[in-house]
Amino acid sequence: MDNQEKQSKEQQILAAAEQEFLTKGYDGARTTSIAQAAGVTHAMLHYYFRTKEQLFERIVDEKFATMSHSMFTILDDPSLPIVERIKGGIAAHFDFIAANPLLPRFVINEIVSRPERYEVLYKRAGFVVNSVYNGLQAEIDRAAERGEIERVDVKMLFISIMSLNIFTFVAYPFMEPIMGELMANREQFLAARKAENIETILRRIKKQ
Amino acid sequence: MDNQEKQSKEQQILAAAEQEFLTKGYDGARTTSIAQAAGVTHAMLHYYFRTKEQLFERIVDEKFATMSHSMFTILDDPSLPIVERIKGGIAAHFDFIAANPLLPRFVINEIVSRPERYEVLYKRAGFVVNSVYNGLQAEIDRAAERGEIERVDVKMLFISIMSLNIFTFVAYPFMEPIMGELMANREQFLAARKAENIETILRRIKKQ
DNA sequence: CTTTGTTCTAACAAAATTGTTAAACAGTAT
DNA sequence: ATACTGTTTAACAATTTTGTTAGAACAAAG
Repeated sequence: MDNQEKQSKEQQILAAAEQEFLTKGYDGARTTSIAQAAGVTHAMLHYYFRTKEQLFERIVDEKFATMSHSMFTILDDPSLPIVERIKGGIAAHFDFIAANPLLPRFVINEIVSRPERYEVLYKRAGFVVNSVYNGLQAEIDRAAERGEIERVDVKMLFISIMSLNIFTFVAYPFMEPIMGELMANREQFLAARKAENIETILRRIKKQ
Repeated sequence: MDNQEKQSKEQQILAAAEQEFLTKGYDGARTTSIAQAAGVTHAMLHYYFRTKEQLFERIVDEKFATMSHSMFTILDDPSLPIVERIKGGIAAHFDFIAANPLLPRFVINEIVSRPERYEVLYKRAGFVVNSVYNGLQAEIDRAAERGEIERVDVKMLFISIMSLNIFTFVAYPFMEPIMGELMANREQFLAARKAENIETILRRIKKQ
């Protein structure tokens, strides 16, 4: 058996499936279309992954892990002073989403259309997030007492950061055609948008 | 012919279709399921709307109009001073999305999955948005020259406002389970979130 | 060269989903 | 009453999509 070839077929199918599922969602994806894009017969797809459902789960598992990882990039380097840390965290998160622009919409759509499925996953995530945020809240509170920044709710701050960073990519296809020159050059716009998001959040925590 | 009854059947189907399409999207929606939810046979659905496609278009047309309308609520009352106007605009937009929480995700998903379809619609929207924003940009520039606010790009500001307001609802099902007590009471959270969004934007334009 | 296990193909099967039609039905006007 | 109109039902048809299977082709090992 040629291990290279076998690997490659499976990988080809997975790559095609990822593209199809991320853009069209589970319902819109077609196993025949995935097989075609991967350059194999649709019987092969079933041979390797048995069902559409199982193939989908392979993608979902990876994407949920990636999404969850992306949220922790907001925490960034704990050794830096708080303002620098937040600044770096926003930038890191922005870059992460820029590298995975289809991810948030996919994850959100999944959770909306089949919430039951992810309940277990979520119970755990809740605990982790809570403990991590408690630590950061304490750090922010100390900085606020020293008068370095405004006292803010760290969860609210995180929602704002995620809103600003994620929405840029989720709504990109929606806004690009109506925003004219501002979004004409994607690279340029994303750089400007990243700076704008950082500025917006830093002003939010700035002591006045 | 009983006009009341006829109206009501059509309305029942439309209402059920709206619910189904907004939550599941075109691909996930089933005509039989819509018919069942509306309390009619699926043949009736075809009698009134011929095809799934045509029924969907009825919903899409209305929803796109609503979405476009929602974006103009950000402009709010032109007679107010600029800061008050922006404040009111954010609040109005937030309330609008709160009343139509499924709208943005639906519209964005549609545009991502079938961009060709909305190209024409968009050419026009681009012009309108551009001229409206130019007017507001001039007003902001004047206020900045008077030293009332910071000079900002109005399109960037709009993207930030939409990000903060819309993401709250798009990602609600995603964040609710991991945010603990903060989001335990929906009403309370939304009120806090609205205030937070306004505060964030006002600080962004505040002269320092 | 035969055996063995895996990969692959082509044809088929099953199910789900959308769409159609003929006929029954109800109300209204002639 | 009769003919006419739009509405409704039930059964059916067509298509799409997913999933299965028998066996061919192939590579590796004895």
